[in-house]
Amino acid sequence: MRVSAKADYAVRAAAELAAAQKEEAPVKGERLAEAQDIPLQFLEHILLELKHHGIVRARRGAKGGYWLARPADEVTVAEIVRAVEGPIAHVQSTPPEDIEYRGNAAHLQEVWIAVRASLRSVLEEVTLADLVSGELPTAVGE
Amino acid sequence: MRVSAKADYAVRAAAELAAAQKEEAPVKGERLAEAQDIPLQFLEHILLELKHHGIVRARRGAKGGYWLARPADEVTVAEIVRAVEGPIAHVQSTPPEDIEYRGNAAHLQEVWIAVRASLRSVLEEVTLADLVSGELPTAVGE
DNA sequence: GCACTCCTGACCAAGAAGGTCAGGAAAGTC
DNA sequence: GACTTTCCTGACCTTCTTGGTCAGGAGTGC
Repeated sequence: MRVSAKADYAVRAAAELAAAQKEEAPVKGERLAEAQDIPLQFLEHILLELKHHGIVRARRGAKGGYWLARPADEVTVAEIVRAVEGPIAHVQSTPPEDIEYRGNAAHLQEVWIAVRASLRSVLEEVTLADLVSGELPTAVGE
Repeated sequence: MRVSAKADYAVRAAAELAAAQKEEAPVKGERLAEAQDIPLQFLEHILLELKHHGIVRARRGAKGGYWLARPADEVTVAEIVRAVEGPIAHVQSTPPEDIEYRGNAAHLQEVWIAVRASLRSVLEEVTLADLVSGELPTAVGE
């Protein structure tokens, strides 16, 4: 029920990439690390995971760096969290709909499913573009 | 962003206690463990934590056992999760309002706070009485 | 050929997760 | 008072996760 450093770092780095999207040039890992105060080598691993999940692209060498694979308003925070932390709101590492509850706890399944739905209602709605502009969806405001 | 076995077990055991609240006698740990298929010795540790948080009471000896410290409709799932897992939706082990975000991630704080709020909107609303009866609050339904 | 930057895997220390084990301390029973 | 029952507590254990670091390899551009 907590947000890991990795997920936090990933979203922060992605926000920087979103903001840099208008410039045509890729952003170096080192610049991302400095902008968000993240250990560089750790960040590189995170960016690699984001790349494997098709969220980020990269090029090596001089003039190399990272950039978003899609427009910032098409990438949600949920995607990024899932890329580095795995599925959201699993119970004992299995999805809540696969668990069989007995006795007086029978309805607990519905509660965990509701938990997941409520998390999604925030994370799936906020895009990187929203995050950078600060104009979060109204549903998130309350 | 996941629910631990401990939290799941704790809520399930508490649901059994809620259902047994009409009987005046305490419920033995062994009966709880069997009803919910939880390893007994592990469950005892969990029940002890719930006791320390004032959610459960216990008596030793023959005729001993556990019972809820308060009526089932005054105990929320959030309380139980917090008792065994600690604060809900912390980021890197600190509350989201204490983190300072820089640069283009400045508004990320609001997102994490919204995440916590949405979790609470489910967990704080569902009581053990709701859970046992299966009549979850309407806000949880969607 | 060289510098630059990403890519990858190995490693590592500390802590959490998910338990088990052994014994002690209250409460009730005979 | 002895005995049983049940909770109480701390120590321990194995495996996995977290949050990194280190060293080197592989593209890319000049």
